[in-house]
Amino acid sequence: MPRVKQYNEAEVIESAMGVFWQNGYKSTSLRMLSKEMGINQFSINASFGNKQNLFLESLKLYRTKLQQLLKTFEENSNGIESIKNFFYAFAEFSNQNEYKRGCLMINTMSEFGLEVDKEVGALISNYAEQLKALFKKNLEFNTTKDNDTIKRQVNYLDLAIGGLGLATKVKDNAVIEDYIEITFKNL
Amino acid sequence: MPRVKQYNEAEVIESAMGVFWQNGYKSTSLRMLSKEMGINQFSINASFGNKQNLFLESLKLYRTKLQQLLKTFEENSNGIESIKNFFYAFAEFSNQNEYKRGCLMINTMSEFGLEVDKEVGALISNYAEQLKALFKKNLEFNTTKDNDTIKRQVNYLDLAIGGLGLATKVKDNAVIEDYIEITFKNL
DNA sequence: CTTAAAACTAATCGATTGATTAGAAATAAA
DNA sequence: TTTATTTCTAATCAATCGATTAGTTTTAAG
Repeated sequence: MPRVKQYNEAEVIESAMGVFWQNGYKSTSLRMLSKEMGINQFSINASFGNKQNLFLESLKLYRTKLQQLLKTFEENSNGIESIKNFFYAFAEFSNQNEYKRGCLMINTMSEFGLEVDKEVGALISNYAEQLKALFKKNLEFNTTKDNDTIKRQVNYLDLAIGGLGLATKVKDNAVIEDYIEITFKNL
Repeated sequence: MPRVKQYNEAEVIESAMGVFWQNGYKSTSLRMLSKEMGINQFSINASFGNKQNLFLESLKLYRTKLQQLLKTFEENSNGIESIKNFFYAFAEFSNQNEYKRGCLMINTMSEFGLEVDKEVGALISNYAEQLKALFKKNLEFNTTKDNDTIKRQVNYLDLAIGGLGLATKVKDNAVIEDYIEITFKNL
């Protein structure tokens, strides 16, 4: 009986993600979203509830995209060099289409700090843990390292990827390459 | 003839800096500032013009505080270990009073990216250049390094201090220590 | 066709934003 | 004490925010 939707939710959420990625949460208004998504505010509400939930859905979509990088990382886990390859892939992803938008997850961490929304924080933490597990797995290829060294190097890489995410927003590619190369000289 | 000001501009700008440091630029309203500074919006306008200029003045004050760390760094420039000491001092400064506020300059870089206000961006860039010069000076204590290596390591440290600033907002001290220690393992 | 249900458009809600105004209060020179 | 000047309080401005509403259009089942 009902009228059918004239838009595809998977498509409009893609647009929403792009706007949040570019501008952050607070600087993105529903009117900006409405314009970029091509649907009005009522339809945003009908499909996604409110701005906070639309942001959460955008983050979920962003994560599925990053998940492809993690899949490649996981399938090609042969030690330090594999981690470095992931760093380069991550930097390239954060710079796609010549935009300087950084990483949506790291941008969000920076925007909200420890006062992040519970669900958003859980999504980011979950991703971070997954990533750290892969760091650990690849570091352990060197069997001469004790557990404490592994743990510390995982922490090092965890912060390094955060710094890289920030850097992709404001630094040029040559500097970022220097950063990645030297980061892995220390391991 | 005139009535005298009932507040000290140097004192209220200190409060303003704290609010911006805690919340960022966009999330800080003039009403929050008015409350914390203990003066009303009219007086803010009378003393500092507008919100943007108040932020710029807050950043200037923040920089004078950081300048003390740089002074110690400059006076104690004996090589890699001096850079490491600065990293620890910077982390401690960003964590002062148990707050997790990060670094106001790095927070601002993250909030605005490349679309930062001209004067704000100039202030931050100027500080970054000063810092990089000190990195360079200390790296050059090792006379076996060629110029290209120095340049790359300066870039590395430039991004590393950015990552550290972000980390002080969201990570605990133990992880930050691991990060700093490994950062200087191979320079 | 008729009709019920959902999606649409466009307007608007109260709240908050940065900024400003009008008028009262305070101060020091004359 | 008078007066010119500045600061102060409190209210309010237009703009924008996220969210919602009323009313119209579209659709497919009956």
